Amino acid sequence: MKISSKTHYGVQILSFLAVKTEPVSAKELEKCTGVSSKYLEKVLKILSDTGVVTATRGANGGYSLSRPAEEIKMGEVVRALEEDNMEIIDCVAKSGCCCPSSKLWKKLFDGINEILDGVTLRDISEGKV
Amino acid sequence: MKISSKTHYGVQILSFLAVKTEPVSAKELEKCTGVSSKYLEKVLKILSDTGVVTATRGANGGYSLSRPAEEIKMGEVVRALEEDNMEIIDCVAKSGCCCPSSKLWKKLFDGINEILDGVTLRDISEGKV
DNA sequence: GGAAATCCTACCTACGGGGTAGGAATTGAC
DNA sequence: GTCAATTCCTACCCCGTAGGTAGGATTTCC
Repeated sequence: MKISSKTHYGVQILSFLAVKTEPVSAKELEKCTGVSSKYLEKVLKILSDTGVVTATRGANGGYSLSRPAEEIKMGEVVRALEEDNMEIIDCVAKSGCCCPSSKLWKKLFDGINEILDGVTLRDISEGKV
Repeated sequence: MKISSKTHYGVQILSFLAVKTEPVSAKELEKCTGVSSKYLEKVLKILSDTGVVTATRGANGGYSLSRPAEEIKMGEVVRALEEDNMEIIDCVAKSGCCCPSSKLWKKLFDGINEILDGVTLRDISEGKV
């Protein structure tokens, strides 16, 4: 029950991109966040694969949002960055087992996704959430 | 964003205790769960320190609920078992920093706690949740 | 062609979750 | 009072993985 720093960085980066129109390079993002550009590249690759961010290679390239910020749900972002850690607890996911607690975990993760899907990147970049 | 197996075991154990009146030993719990009694002891110690479970030492001892199951909120249980991993992301908790995403994490963890506090052990042991 | 960027692959390291082991302290039963 | 059953305490180990680094291959603009 913890947010990974990868996810944390990811959201920071996105809220930065949300106020830019031109592509921003990993090096520039390193300056604002203090996180090494090499590591940010990894985070950005995930966001790019998910389709949240568009990467432009070559000179004058960088990263920019693929969609307007109000169309980017944080659920999509967090699920991508947390990779397979947003699944219900393993026993349920894998074996379909139905231990006494499985309903609780399902309810919990449904709730988490609902919360995150109710917030857009615009909400964050405007400080609303 | 994952439930630890400690928490998972903890809830399983509790829902077992919820239908027992006499104290149940760690060895017996090992039989039902398949988890080593030594490890369960650790889990049970946490639950006992939290005041959810009462431990009785000596012969015929074991563990039993300290309160009726309907008075045990799952939030209390999960927060205890996940220890300090239920806090908002570190930067906020420690330095009181206020990065663009901090409100999101606060909203998220508030929501998680609200969900968990809305479910009692009785709900689980009766299969309602 | 060269500079500026992303992409790809590989590697390293520290930490904590998960688990084991052994014995000390407590308690009920006979 | 002794014995067996239990929890409590301390220490230790293993290992997966989050987090980060490094170096070069590839793409693109000027």
